[in-house]
Amino acid sequence: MSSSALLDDLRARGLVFQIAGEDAIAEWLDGGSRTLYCGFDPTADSLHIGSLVPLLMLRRFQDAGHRPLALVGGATGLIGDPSFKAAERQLNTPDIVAGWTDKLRQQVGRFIDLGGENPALVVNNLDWTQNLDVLTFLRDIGKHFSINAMIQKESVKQRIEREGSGISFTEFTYMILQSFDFSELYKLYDCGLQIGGSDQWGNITGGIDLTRRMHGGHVFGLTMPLITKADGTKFGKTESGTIWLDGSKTSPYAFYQFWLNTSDADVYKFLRYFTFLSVADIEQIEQADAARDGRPEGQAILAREVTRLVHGEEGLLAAQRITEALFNGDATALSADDLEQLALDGLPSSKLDREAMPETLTQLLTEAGMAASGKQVKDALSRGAVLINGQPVDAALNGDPASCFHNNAAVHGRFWLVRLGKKKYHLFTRTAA
RNA sequence: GGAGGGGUUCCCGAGUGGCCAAAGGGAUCAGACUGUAAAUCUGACGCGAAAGCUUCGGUGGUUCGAAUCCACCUCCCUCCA
Repeated sequence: MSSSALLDDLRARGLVFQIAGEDAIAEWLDGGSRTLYCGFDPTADSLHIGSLVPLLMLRRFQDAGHRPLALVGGATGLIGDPSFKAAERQLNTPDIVAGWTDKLRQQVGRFIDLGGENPALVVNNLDWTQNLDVLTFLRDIGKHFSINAMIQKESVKQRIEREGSGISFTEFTYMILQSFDFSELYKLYDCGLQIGGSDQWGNITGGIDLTRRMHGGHVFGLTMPLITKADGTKFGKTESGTIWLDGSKTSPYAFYQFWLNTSDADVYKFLRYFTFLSVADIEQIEQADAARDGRPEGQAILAREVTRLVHGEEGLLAAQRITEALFNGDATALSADDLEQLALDGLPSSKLDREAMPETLTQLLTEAGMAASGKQVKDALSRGAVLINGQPVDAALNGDPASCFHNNAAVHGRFWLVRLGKKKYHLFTRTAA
């Protein structure tokens, strides 16, 4: 793919929010295999889907023949990025951040090709930051930054201006650290482009300025739009919390379901953002869906593509197996092996000891994680929204869970598939007793 | 160090002695309608099956009774030094 084609494609996908050095970037990219980077700070032990767009962006550049560097912020993660954050953040201990950095290092490496002709690299900014002494930092780097300019940055403005908030020197310095990353990567790897979310604009332009001042280099910046949903609620969160990329934190099944539940108003946009399907193909899907009566196909395609990207073919199959069984078939008709497989595939499940049952059904289901509180279960019960093996549970039986989980009612004598509401399932398996 | 302002249930934000488990909005959950979509409508929304129990930065105090008053402590913000 030629570079102008790459840029055109990115624009067509809506992935380009702002470009620093716009008039020269196409020419620069056309000049050969270029090096670019994107940073990921360790703020948890896994990235979440908010980082997916930049990760895939690195891949898009790599596929076009360029060399991506994925930077894990072993150093910046110790400081905390204040950009557009409402409040000062709690610092994590160095050993925790180091542990998270290792995890991200592995995770990030899966989305880019670390081998091949233009192998990607994972770098850690702690490598060039940890031995930097304060005086050198202040004299050689800090001298290039104007406080007047820094406090003008939109990303920290509200923290500076808004009554009731504030910003520590530590967080304020974050921008300098990130800028230094860019200039170091320019020096070490001839890295000429930094990409990031639109909230990173201030940090990126800071790096561009510093690279010019320290090394006379002309480098570029590109930001991606903030991902928004048509209904205005926050992208990437559900009732059960953040959607993580780590399969042990968000199962492939839950991950798949998340995408499957995308609203019509967002699905084609997300296909452009989160998949490698061509824009033309996506438009075709959209047209076909528009012409069709009833349920569109976009969500299923989105869920399939993204789950495969993140969890591989195997994870996708597991997710589809569960989805198929729960939503498109009669789950109680499944064989014992199938049910066991579903639990292995990531369907929420737990053991049920009929000898040691809690006093109420609400307790039992809350403990199993099906609801946040007994009140919610009670509400669902009263509306007939709790089904055990397909049979609605009478709210009056709340005090008698043993009769709800009757051996006779168990599938294959030992399985109870509980459904709460339209979408939440949990498989209980009788303890071998 | 001085002066002033503030810390309310997930978030924003009312509440300034009883009528407060605490307005309103958002988020979230459940139901109806649908397509595991959106919009809309309904119900729930501190915990508990219930009796009841625990909340309004912390600790003590005043009072029959405090989120509301007093003292001290703590954290945050603004201005001054």
